[in-house]
This record gives sequence, C-alpha cells and structure tokens, in this order.
Amino acid sequence: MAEYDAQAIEAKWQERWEEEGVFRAIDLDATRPKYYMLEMLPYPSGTMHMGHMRNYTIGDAVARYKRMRGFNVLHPMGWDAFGLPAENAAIKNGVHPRAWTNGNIDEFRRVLRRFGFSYDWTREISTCEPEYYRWNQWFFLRMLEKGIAFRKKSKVNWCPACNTVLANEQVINGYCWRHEDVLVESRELEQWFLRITQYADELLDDMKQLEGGGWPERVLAMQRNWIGKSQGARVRFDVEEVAGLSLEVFTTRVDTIYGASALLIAAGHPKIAELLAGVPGGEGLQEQLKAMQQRSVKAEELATAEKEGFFTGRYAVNPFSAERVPIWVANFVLAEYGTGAVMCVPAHDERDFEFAQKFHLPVKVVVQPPSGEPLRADQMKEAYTEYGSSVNSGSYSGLATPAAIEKMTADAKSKGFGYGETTYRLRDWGISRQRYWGTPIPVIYCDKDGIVPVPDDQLPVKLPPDVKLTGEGQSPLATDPDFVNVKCPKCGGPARRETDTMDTFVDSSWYYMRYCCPDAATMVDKRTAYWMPMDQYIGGIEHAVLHLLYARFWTRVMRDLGLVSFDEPFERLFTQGMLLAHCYYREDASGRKRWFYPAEVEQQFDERGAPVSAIAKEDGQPVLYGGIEKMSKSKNNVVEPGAFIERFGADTARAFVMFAGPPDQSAPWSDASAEGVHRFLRRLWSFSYGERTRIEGAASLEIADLDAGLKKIRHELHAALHQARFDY
RNA sequence: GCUGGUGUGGCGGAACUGGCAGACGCGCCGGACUCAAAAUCCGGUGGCCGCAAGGCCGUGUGGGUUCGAUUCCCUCCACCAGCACCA
Repeated sequence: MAEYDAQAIEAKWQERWEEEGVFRAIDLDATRPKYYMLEMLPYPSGTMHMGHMRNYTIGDAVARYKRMRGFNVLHPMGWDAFGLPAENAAIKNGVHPRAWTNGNIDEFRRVLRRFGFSYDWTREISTCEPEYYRWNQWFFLRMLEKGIAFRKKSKVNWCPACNTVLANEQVINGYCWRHEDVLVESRELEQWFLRITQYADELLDDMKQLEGGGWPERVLAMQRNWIGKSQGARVRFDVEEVAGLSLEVFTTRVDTIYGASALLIAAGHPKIAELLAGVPGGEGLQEQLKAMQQRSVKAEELATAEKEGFFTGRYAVNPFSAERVPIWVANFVLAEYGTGAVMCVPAHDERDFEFAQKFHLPVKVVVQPPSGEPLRADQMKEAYTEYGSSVNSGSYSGLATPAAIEKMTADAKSKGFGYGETTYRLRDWGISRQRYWGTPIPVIYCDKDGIVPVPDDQLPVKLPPDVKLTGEGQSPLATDPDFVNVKCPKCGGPARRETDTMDTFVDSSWYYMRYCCPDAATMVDKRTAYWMPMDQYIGGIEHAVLHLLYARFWTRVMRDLGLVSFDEPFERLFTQGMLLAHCYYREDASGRKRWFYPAEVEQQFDERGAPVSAIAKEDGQPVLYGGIEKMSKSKNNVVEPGAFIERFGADTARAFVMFAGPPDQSAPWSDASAEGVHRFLRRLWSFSYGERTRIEGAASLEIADLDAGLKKIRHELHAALHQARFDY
C-alpha cells in the first residue's frame, strides 16, 4: 500500500475491531482491574457537530490507553432521546417524534462508527424506549413511597414559547434557557417535585470526596453556589398597633442587630396586605406597592436597579434593644429567599448603607474593626462588613463577632423570639412537564381514592403512539381519551391518568448505571456494582449544575433504597473546552451582517506572517474578521465532522482535536492546521511502509525518524492528557 | 462585587518533579518540480546587533527564594467563565 488511503485503512481496521469484538467489556471480570470511562450521552438532534467529536475523542484516547494498560474497560454509548426538539419538529414538519428521533440516532450512530471510537455497541441504550423509561417510572413510585416524590401547588416558571414548566435551573436571568429572548412567566400549578433539598447538606459536604483533582474546582464552586447554604438566625420583630402581627427576618449577622435602623420587607411578602391595612393615607401606599410589584419581573434590570423603597407608616420593635424601627418596603429584598424580610443595618451591610444614604436612615456603628482607627458613623463612605468586636450593643458589647453571634442566637432562642437557622438557595426539583415526548408519570387520580400509584405489574405506562401535537394549550396526552380515562387500580371506579411527563433530566440522572446491565430485569443489578462508581466522566461545562447535581442526588436516593452502595457516581469529572472557529462577515447599508463560510474567504498576511486583512474569493473585496467564536449555524463557521472525515479520514480529525490545545480549554478549529496533521500522518505512513523513494534526497529521513515520529505523537497525547489532569 | 481559571513567537500551543524556553502544526520567507499555477517535497523562521563567528534581550508587571524559575512564594495588571441586591 503506497499511498496513505485513510478511508481504506480505517475501514479495514474498523471492520476487524467489529468482527473480533475487541471493545466488548467483560462483566464481572475479576482477573483485571475495571475502568469505566464515559462521555455524556448526546441528545441526537440534527447532525453531529465537532464539539461532540472532541468530547468523544478525548474519552476514546483514555479508554484505549486504559485498555492497553490491561484494564477491563467499559466505554459505552447511548442516546438522550426524549425532549422538546423532537416534539417541535413534529409540530413543524408533521413527523412523529419517534421517527424524527430515531432518524437522528441512525445518523449519529453512522458518524460515530465511522470515527472508529472504541465503544461497546452491545450496550447501546435509548432513553425513549419503554425498556428504559419503565425504570424511571418504577423508581418514581419508590420515591413516592419514601416521600421523596411529592405533589404540591406552587408557583412555577412557565415558558410561553415552550408552553411548559421549567425547573429553576432552566431559567437564566429570568429568560428561558432555550429561548434567549422569551421571558419566563409565573403560574400556579399542581406539580410533581423531587425532594432534593433533603439531600442539600450531604450534596454539599460530600464534595470533599471530589476535591483534590477529581472534579474541576469550578464545577464544585458552581454547585456549592447553587446549593447556597447560609447559616444565620431568624429573629421575630413585633409590629406595633397591629395585634398579633409580627415579621421575621433572616440574618447571618445577628450581632449587628443593635445597629438596625429599619426593617425592610419584599413587595411580594405574604403579610404585606395585613401590614398596610388601616394605615392612614393607605391608598397612596397601595399605588406604590403595585408599582414595585410590577417592576420586579425583569431580572437583568433588577440587578442594576437603583435602590427603591417607601415607608409603610408602621413600626416594629427590635426584640434585643426594644428600639422602635420603621418598616419599609424595599425593592432589593427577595421574597423567595429567607423570610422575605431583613433588618436594615446601614453601618455593616453595603446594600443597607446605600439604601440608608438615599432615604436618610440613621447609620449606627455596632462593630469596631479589631485594629486601626475606630469607625465613626458620620465619616463612613461605605459599610464595614468584616468581623470585629461589638460596641453599643447592650450587654453584648465587647464580644468578638463569632462569640456575639453565638450568644445572641442562643439568647433569642431562650427568650422565645428567634433561633439559629440554615437556609439554602436550592429548591426542590420540579419534574412535571406538560409535554408528550417524555416519560409518563405513573399515577392515577381517583375521585374516591385520590392519588393512586400505577401498580408495578402494570409498568411501563407507555406513551400512546398517536396523539395530536399542536404545541398549544394543555398537555398533548390530555387530548387522548384512551390514555386519560382508566379504571382506578384500587376501587375499579372511573379515574384519570396523570398526563404530565417527566423532565428529561430524569433520564440522564442514572443512564450510566443502565449501561452496566442494559438487559437486566431489574433497574440495576450486580454488574452495576462491579462497574460503578464511574472512573472518568467527560462532558461539557454546561452540565455543571443541572445534570451533575441531579445525578448525584439520584444516586443517593438509589443508595437509600438499597439499590447501590456508593455515594458519588462519578469519581473523576473532566469538562472539555469548546471548539471554536474563525468567522468573517460584511455589513450591508442597513447594518445587517452577512456571514461568510471560511472557505469563501482568503486571509491576507504580511511578510512576517501576521494576518492583516481578508477578502472574499467571490469578488476580491475585503471582509471583516469577526474573531474566534463558538461554532454556530448563524455565523456560518460550523465544521461538519462527516464532511471532514470524507476528505481526510477519522484519524486526522481525531489527531487534530487532541493536538489543537489543552482539552479543558476552548480551541479554535483550523482547516489548515488539520491538513498539517494529515500531512504528518501521511509522512508517518510512508516511513512505516518503506515507501521512501518519493522523498529520497532528504538527508534527515532515516528509519530512526519513524521511531521519533511515533514517540512525538505519543508525547503529544501524554502532554495533552497530563495537562488536563487525567489520572491515567 | 464574589468564586473559579488563564497570560509563552505573527497564530494554536509544547516544555515531565525547579535544569538547553519556543517541540509539533499553521502562517510567512527561500528553494526543488512545472511553460506556468495548484498540489507535493526540501530548507529557514522569537526580537535586536553583526558580512560572519558570535553577542545581548526575551515566558503579562514589579519584587522574593534558589547555583539555576515559564515552573515555587508575594504584589499589581489584563483577559475569560460562572454566580450575582441570597441579608
């Protein structure tokens, strides 16, 4: 074989791998150490992009390396097959979601196979198959029995574009995570929730197991931040002139309570109406309140908004100092966090300081810095928020901050007006979706028996194949009478089936355990115990909170039900960087941009090789350089893996992405660089087959170069993986 | 603002545990082949000075530790990402 014919070489070896089953993982093999290597499963929509391909290439390099080092490697692949885009395609094009999804899966599988990734294809799973989602349902029923799954009426995030409920995690700055320009609305609905807050402390504390290189620090930081644990105290202030009414505040700095010059409550506080009732001149206040409640929708405006507020005309009594403080409504107090009310201590809180400056509330210093000049209220330019020692705080004066907090919290409790409390930002996980293409929630509503679980022997509750999908109004399943109208499993009387389906993050919360035993007659079995916990997981940073937090939670529930015996599912996590690409554009008179494909553009350089300008090949006129951006269809800078392989072969593509930069950082795609890698591979090929006649005359080309060349490649891979802090 | 991260040629980047900075690739320059171009192949390519041999400078900034620092410590600066009025 003289020429480097990538297509022929790769086809030959891929066929042989397939025939001999060399990537088959051996269950329960006790003779070798096991290694479970997994890349996050893809959502098969449209065509595969280079970002997928980078993810899988990194994982494949590790899997192959481990295999060669004698490990029994599990490296599977499957499909995150439920989800909204399938349904939207159905609405738009009249294709059934299943047909659309399976078509995409076939295309993804074809490209992945062509890449020659070392998957054990015998373990492939697809989350939209009843064989898989029946276990979502089965486990949901177990969670229902344990009180982990529960139903409550609650304010939900409603996306008018998706026509469904979103989890908190799917709301980004008040906008839908799928529709950047669609504001999420608030609605009251009966929803199913999973009690992830019950595990908040454990999820937080167990991060210790993941520190020290197992998980990227930033992912841990994001999860910590998301859980948002905060220790403090809750203190009750009685409201004057309104019998029986009191307001509670949450604070992490109860030691500053002698410096409180007001009590601030959120415009959405549940007791606001009661508070304002009967206040002289109350009509004006109602107007102001309305205005403030309406304003508080847009998150991005909120963040930059000026401090606003108004005095309610009411006073409350500070239970420590017995001082009267005015009650204000303030726009920066969050109704959803803590108690929806705070004490305003201008001297020791930045926001309160700003608020006090604007509305001329008194500033009272109650904490002095441990050293340096003592603070003077009339000279302060900003709040002092550090720890120090208490002053002007009655019998607590002189105590260091931690001691003051401890003593005052204890006293609040013994005197009956407060107690120590821990709050979290984390909310329970709402899983109800008013959509068709998801796992049906397996419960039945009976007028007589209430909520009745579907008996285990009637699982799975299958999705009816034909349902009208319009994208409007109620859940599509609710329009199918055959699905909805059932007999109550308890009394046999007429009943209605739940028509909501589960959030697709349910599917991805445990799929990695099913790869271990895809044909098991139970949710998991002893093979899961053999392979889990996973040794190395690889995926995008966008899943730092959503998927990874849910999966950690789900695993703990499985543990508490005796299904598995470990806490953390993923021992090591790696988040790969994005693949970027250059982009070019030209603006027309109206300022509209036309984006050029890189192939349509020619880059100009100066004599030193620095890029100076670019021209369009079609007319020779200049185009503007848009920088290195995330690959996106709108910018015409997407590189299609399929097309690239046809030209250069999979090995070139794989070698290039490992070579383009540290795997955990973003890297720009470059056709030219990729071709350079291709030349390099071709050269190696020529050496290894002794086909050196074409390059005779070059003194440096000796057999030793082959060895050196191979060493270099090995070195590259080592360097890249080492850089990425893989444990391999 | 808080948290996490990153700064090395024209570009992507390499340098293992503190030991010849700039591997490899792109781009650029020169050459071979060609009537010519493309493709391919060969050589050169951090900056400055020098005909050359060679010399000096050089890993964001300023300092420190060390025989020796891209690497370790401190200061500052810039950029990227996530969170953000969370009391």
